Amino acid sequence: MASERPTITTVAERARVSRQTVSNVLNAPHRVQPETMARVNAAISELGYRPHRAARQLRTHRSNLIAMRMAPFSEDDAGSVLDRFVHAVAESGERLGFRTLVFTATDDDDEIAGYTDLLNSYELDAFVLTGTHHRDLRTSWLRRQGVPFVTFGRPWGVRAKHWWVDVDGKAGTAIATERLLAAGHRRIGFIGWPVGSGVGDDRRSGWELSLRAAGLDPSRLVVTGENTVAEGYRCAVELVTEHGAEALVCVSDTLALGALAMIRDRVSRGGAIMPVIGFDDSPGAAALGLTTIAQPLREAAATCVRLLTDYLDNGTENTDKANHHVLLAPNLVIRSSG
Amino acid sequence: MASERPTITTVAERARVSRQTVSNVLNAPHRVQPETMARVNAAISELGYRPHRAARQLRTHRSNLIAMRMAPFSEDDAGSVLDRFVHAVAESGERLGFRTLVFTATDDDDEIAGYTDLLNSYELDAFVLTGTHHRDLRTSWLRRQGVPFVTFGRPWGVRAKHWWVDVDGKAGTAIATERLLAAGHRRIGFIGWPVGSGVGDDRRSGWELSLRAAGLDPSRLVVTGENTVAEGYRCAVELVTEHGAEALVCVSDTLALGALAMIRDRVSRGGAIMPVIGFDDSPGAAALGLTTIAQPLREAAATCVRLLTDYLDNGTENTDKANHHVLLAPNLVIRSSG
DNA sequence: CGCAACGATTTGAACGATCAAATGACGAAG
DNA sequence: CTTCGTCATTTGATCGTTCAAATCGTTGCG
Repeated sequence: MASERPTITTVAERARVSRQTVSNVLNAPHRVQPETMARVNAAISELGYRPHRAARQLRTHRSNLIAMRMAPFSEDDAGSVLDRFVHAVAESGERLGFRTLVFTATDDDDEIAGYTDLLNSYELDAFVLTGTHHRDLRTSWLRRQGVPFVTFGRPWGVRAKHWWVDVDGKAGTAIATERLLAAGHRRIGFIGWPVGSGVGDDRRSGWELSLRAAGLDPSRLVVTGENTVAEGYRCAVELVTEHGAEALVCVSDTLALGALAMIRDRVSRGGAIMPVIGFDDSPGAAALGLTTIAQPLREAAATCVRLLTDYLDNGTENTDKANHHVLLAPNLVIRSSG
Repeated sequence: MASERPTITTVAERARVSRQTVSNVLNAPHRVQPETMARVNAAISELGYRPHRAARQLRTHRSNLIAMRMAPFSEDDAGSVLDRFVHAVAESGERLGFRTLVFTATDDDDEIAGYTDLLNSYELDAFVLTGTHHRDLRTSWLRRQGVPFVTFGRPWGVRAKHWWVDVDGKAGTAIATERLLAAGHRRIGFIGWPVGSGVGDDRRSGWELSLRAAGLDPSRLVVTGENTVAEGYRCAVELVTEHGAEALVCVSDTLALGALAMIRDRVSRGGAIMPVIGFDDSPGAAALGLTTIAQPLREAAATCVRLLTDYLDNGTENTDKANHHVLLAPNLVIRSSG
């Protein structure tokens, strides 16, 4: 029933040319004459020919595959952001002829072991890394091996030696803070993560700078906690009752949801309504009407893929540094909470 | 510095055997003598040899790749369940030597176009499908092409012709309902989706049967709405104020979160506390303390992968039907809401 | 007219593995 | 002692593609 899969030779015979000419039509069109090309293209579509990636890969050592580690199962919302990011990378990759392969790992060492296998066995073209952190073993290993990669997230701590795309957390919290300032609030509190995480510190600085720019003193208006809803509740209590905060900006939606719960409890006991703004636009935020700062994930993914193709086509030479460190602006999603 | 990538021939020379013997060590160990095998294995590990998948694939027509479509971006929590499922499939696949490739599509037709490319160009071994629905074009297309696949989700409507794994939604809502019955509640309401969706109807039936089994009348205790938080709120109002419900089981976490918000508002106005149970164990549920029915995603994924390897190894013949339709039991995650 | 240069196309070899068939060694059976 | 079968191993061919070099036909120019 289903005839044999057409190969480049089948197409060549049908178009009355040689294998190589068909190959040229596909890979070096400028070398073939228009009329020949037309004949070949006709044969290709009549037969429904698609080049066989494995055969091509065997010769060229390019797989047209990029790989990403999927974030481990986690209770918090951050996982969902990364999952959406994987989706976006797959989508952008397809547009440029790449497929996306996902793999799992429990920690950095495990992830590096995964790279080894993927590189040796599958000849992956490139990697997209997420969740960069201080002293990241992965990036230094990949650099040493000369493997093309881009990170979604800046290299925290050391100076940027590799290509990256990130979202400007500082700008995000600044926008949020300014919205609250514009609404007339003065004592705007910040619920953050413990000092020392690159992302957390960055996000906090946006809030802090905005307050200072407005001539306000941020000290005593920041409380930190681990990334759980319960901690968010606790931090909110502390900020509101002890330090008199009258609006809240949070480093994450998880903490913000805790804060929101605290405010709503308080309202139900006759307290004043108080705005709360989160960060990440997680599903939970949408569900509960939390105003939050959304990362432009599709754009981030598209940029990552663009950088990778640049890298693969031109190598690391002859590059214009500025274009390989991309900081994207987040945007505020306004819902009922603020 | 980095020496050439070792090939099967390099290994063969080092172990003083032929290519084919090395190949046999890897693919048909019973054919080689223990001492030869030891020598070959030593050479393999000394050189760090890994077989080249593309070369192998060119000969065998097996890619050791499975593909899954990623669910489109969506605001609701269902997306997050499927993303976690992708993760789990990748994880189980790795254990059996498969890598997982993800792709995107906007609808069934688009997804089928994706299959064509993946099959022709990449020679994918198999597919995992999610989100089965009535009149699913994808499954019939794949069957017609003779492509191995497994669905996560039963074939709704028509009789099961293909292999599937699913979670027993009916059992899930039954457990939830029985828990509420055991706590002494009688008027247990159900917030569902409009009739006609396989999943929704199935989940509803669990609640309904449990009520009947307890000698209670479920009529007038079910209200349906689209899958949004606002609708959940509305349905809860209707069930509680108009039909006197005193506990709620919901078809999804999204609806349950709306119901939970309604109950909490009510409590703050002096109303009675009332249990609410959701479905899916989404991140939002964890964040807000919603008791919910969790799907055993890792187990479901592992089963899908197992079925696929069965299929690939033994074909569709000589099969014992019962084992190829797997219904897994969900479990209740108890949190503060019920 | 002869020869170099060029463009379009074809031919031979190679990528790294597996399959199918051939070879060699060894014992058992006739 | 020959023959045959079996087991372990080797050799030759092949998968579908691209690279590198060869071929063929035109054109340009001294």
